[in-house]
Amino acid sequence: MKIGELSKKSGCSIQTIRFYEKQDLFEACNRSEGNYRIYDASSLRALRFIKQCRSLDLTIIEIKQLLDTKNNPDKSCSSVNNLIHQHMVDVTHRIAELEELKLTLSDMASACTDDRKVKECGVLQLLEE
Amino acid sequence: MKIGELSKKSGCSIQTIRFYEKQDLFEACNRSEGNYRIYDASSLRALRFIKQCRSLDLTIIEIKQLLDTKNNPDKSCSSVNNLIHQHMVDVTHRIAELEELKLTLSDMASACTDDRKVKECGVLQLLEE
DNA sequence: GTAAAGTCTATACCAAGTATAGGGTCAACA
DNA sequence: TGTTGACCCTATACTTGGTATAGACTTTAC
Repeated sequence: MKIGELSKKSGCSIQTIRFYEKQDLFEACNRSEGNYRIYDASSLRALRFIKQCRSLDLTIIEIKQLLDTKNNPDKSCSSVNNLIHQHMVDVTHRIAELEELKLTLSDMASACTDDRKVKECGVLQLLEE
Repeated sequence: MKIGELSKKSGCSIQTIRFYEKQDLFEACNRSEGNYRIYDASSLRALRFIKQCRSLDLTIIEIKQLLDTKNNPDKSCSSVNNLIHQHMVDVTHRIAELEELKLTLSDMASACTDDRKVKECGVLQLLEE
């Protein structure tokens, strides 16, 4: 199949697929006579794996490490488990930060609920502090 | 004061101050004979305002809009209130996304708690799906 | 006088794509 | 046969909010 079909089947845009290839995340495939990229079912599987990882917010570098690990089936998988664990810690931390931000924004919002003039705006006054 | 002192007092790096100036977020200031930037107390206030806004994750464009609004003290402040409100909605939404991601990561982590071989790794198996 | 610290501009880099320009390929249709 | 339209190609620039560097100039301290 050509890149347009792979794009539709995978849900990745055409540019993204080419981008992954350039980043050495996605193996360069065969080309047709007219220099079109030609993919098969294994390309689709590989791309779905990448997409799954990206949906977990793994970086491209981390995905490369995962792919590298996958190529050593007899090694220990602890690096994989550590990666996921560390991501959970990071996400938890980020959620806490955002919860705090939400509180601040909420306080801010309640400083000026009605429609005033700019010079009397409670929000702007808080921002000046 | 020169940029180094402003940097220390504001907590913004020297590069960041120059970056804000280039983005027209922070007014270009007077220069000394040797072409050094010379700031005063009002520069510090302005910079702190920007920093406060950035700590709320407002974008540079949004901060520009706020600054523009501040220059019209007799206009309505509703755009300010809307901005803060919309940010709260966005942050709430982002938190929900991250909570879901955390759940997924948690499920994933529990698929392989012990130290196995790569080919038996529960995490990698889940990622293949 | 000189060395160190501070400042200047311009430029490149980061992540993970997205968008565009300018061109080539391929199939169908008149 | 010519041409239209859909699809594909590469290369490059752009996004965000800074950070980092090179190479040069200014100021300060001794």
